[in-house]
Amino acid sequence: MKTAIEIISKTPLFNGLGEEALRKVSAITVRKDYDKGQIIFSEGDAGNGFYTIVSGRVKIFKVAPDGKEQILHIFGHGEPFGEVPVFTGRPFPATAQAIAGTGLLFFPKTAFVALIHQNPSLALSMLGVLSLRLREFTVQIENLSLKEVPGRLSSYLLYLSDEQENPDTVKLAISKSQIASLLGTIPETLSRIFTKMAAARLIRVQGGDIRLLDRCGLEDLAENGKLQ
Amino acid sequence: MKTAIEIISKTPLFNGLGEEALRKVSAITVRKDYDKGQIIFSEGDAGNGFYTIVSGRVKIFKVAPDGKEQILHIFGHGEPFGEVPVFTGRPFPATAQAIAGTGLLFFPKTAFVALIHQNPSLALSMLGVLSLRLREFTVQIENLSLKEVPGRLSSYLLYLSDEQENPDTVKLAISKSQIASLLGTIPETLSRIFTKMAAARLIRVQGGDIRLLDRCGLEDLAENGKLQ
DNA sequence: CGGCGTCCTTGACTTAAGTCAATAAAACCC
DNA sequence: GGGTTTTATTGACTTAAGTCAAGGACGCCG
Repeated sequence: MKTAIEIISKTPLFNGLGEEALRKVSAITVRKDYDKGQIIFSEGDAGNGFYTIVSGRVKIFKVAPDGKEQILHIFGHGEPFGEVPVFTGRPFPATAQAIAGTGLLFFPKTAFVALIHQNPSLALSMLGVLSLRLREFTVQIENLSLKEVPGRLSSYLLYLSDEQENPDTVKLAISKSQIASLLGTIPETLSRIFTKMAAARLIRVQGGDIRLLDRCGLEDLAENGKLQ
Repeated sequence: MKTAIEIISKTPLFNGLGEEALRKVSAITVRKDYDKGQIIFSEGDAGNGFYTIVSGRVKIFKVAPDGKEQILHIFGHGEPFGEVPVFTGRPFPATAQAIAGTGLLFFPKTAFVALIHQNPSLALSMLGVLSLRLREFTVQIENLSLKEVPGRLSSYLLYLSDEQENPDTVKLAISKSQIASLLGTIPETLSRIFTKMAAARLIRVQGGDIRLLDRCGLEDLAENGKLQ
């Protein structure tokens, strides 16, 4: 297992910190490990620190009383999460669950806030992280409110294509029911939309591999939000 | 018109700053005024600073190609907005429009970032503001994805009741079509839901005044997301 | 290799909410 | 105050997406 300082120095949040600052940051961290399926924190819990992901994968989600889930984020290597309670003093607004065996670094609130006082560029990094996340949320709200499911799926596929730097094939890293929950729908509907989009020669579905047959068509659908 | 320092000293974002720091902050501000309906910035514009509201009211929203709007926030006195480009270097993710005659203070990016370097507690304040906004967005996503329109309207009315500190009557400060856009629906649907909720003896609608007849019923509806 | 469980798909049906259109009610403005 | 514009309501209809239920594919483990 790598040391905390090795991990931190490769985490975007701590880019631009000097050797000395990195040492101080790593000194306050606590390593925590979770099995697949384990809950890291629940909506409503008080938070006394935040986390960054060393390995594995974490989903952040809300649940309706009827059990339907809405995924807010899926985070992977290097990404921080659970910061809201650190800066608001209010409880976690959502639940975090490991969706694979996961290693985390935990940053206790008081120690981290003290570091910010000594090191304003750490604050600016964190402001950047939170601002970017606000930006992502505006996109998610736009998708939920202004686009139908085919439009949301198109955006998601194009986003994956960008992320995976592959213009014509994307691999779905999470199960289709998790994708449904991320897109604000249910597995049955998502399955039907995959079929429809394949029939419209926009994509070809082979299990978890999706070929993007008509990027322009997908972009159009993602933009306009409606099929046809 | 009040001086910038008077205004700033009453803005929550700058609470906890000393006399000296307040003077420095106020020194970098620029006063800007907008007429009702005027666009302050548009989605995609580069931002070189953020704003706080001195007087009036601003809506932040996204528009679909077909013209449907989704309101993300409605901000009033003392509230900051437009921070995302300051900390990410990316363009505005949404559009801001004055929905009344509005006076703003503008904080240029570079000067503000310099102030943060001198004054880490300003950074912590800003982190608090952004974190709170993330929290609000998770609620909005939950509402859009997991609740039907009656549930969203109930939450909204209860939220207004809290804000106005009046347990049995709320005043709608914005038009019903703006509320529709805030709740992710259209005026026709909202109008029907008002009628249904009145028929279910949950509320009584008298123009822009809503009497909350059955708080428990409303809470239940807001919680469960479904009528009946 | 075979059986079990999870995930995915498909079909028939229901329903919440959107569309289009017409009217009613407010707000606005000389 | 009357006429104009915006905003709100109501009705008839359409549609996207959810529900319920059944069957199929796939991977996993003994």
